[in-house]
Amino acid sequence: MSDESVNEASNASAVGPNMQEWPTGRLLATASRLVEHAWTERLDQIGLTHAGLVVLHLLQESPRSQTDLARLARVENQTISRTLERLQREGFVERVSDPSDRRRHIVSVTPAGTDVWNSARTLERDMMPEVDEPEVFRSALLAIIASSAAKRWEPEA
Amino acid sequence: MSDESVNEASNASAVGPNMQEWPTGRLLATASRLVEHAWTERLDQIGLTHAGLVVLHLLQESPRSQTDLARLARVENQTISRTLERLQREGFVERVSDPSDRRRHIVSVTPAGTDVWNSARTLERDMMPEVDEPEVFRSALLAIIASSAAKRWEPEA
DNA sequence: CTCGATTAGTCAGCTAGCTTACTATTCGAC
DNA sequence: GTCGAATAGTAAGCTAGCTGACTAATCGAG
Repeated sequence: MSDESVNEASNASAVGPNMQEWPTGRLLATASRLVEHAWTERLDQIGLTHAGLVVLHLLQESPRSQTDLARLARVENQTISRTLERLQREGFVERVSDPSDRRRHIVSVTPAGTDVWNSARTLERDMMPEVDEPEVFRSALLAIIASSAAKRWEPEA
Repeated sequence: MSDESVNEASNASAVGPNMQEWPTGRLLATASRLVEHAWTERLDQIGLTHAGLVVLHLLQESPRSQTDLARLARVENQTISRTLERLQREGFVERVSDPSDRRRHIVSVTPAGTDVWNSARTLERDMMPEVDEPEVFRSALLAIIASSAAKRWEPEA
């Protein structure tokens, strides 16, 4: 009984409910995109992006090289490169080349970067909708990450 | 110089395990990206992308206008526009303008599009890692989508 | 010392989201 | 009939992932 209709009779019921039959991976992608979209609105009020937020978090602990940042954030080198370019342009991080290895750039957070991080750090939690069994949900996400990331980031376990 | 460190204080524990403390939203984004990455490898062997796969799925039922496709896929109009451009270039869909409303383009799947969909439809399920309580996990995702999408797609409930 | 392999980072080019701004068509009020 | 509002779609320009190809610096084997 699929009352999913064609062009002229496009009814309201055609919109929502079918999503319950979507494959899990597609739900995952959709949920992720929508959540990101929600805090993007907040973040760019303070000059940040989602990708930059992750980097600022990682730099709170200590300065790091770009390769380290990429590995910790689970993205590729080139992606970090551009994210840092933006953060630097905004004055949130500094890059200086490592005197002991001139291939490396040591990235550190600036005072302005620390300020903006302090404004943003709670957002990341506040903007996340609540779910019924948060621990089960988080475990599932961690399991997915572990199994999917195995081929790319395993070597440093 | 064997250490991976910048200022010799960065310990090994800084690498992997810390992810367990990541905010849930960031885990969601990371998991989503990694899963997408996994099947991207498979999909482009048959000339498809993740975005195209969703569209082909939606078109299996019946031809639709671009605005309908965008709404059903939970993306904006412009995004669908380019996705369709690619699918058309590959010969997987056709666009004809609606004779009864020449602003509209009716999008329909071609035989080649149906073929490629049949090759790909199982991938979407097979590539998804298993989780402990799939039903809880799916419910959580649906809840997140519902709450996040409210402002953008609610009007047609 | 030299030369090849490895490592850090960048550049170009692709898809996929998004926003803002635009054209073309249709509809509706007058 | 005309003119303004609403709708369908496109275009440009942004961030963010990715791959593949490149430079520069370091390491290491001979």
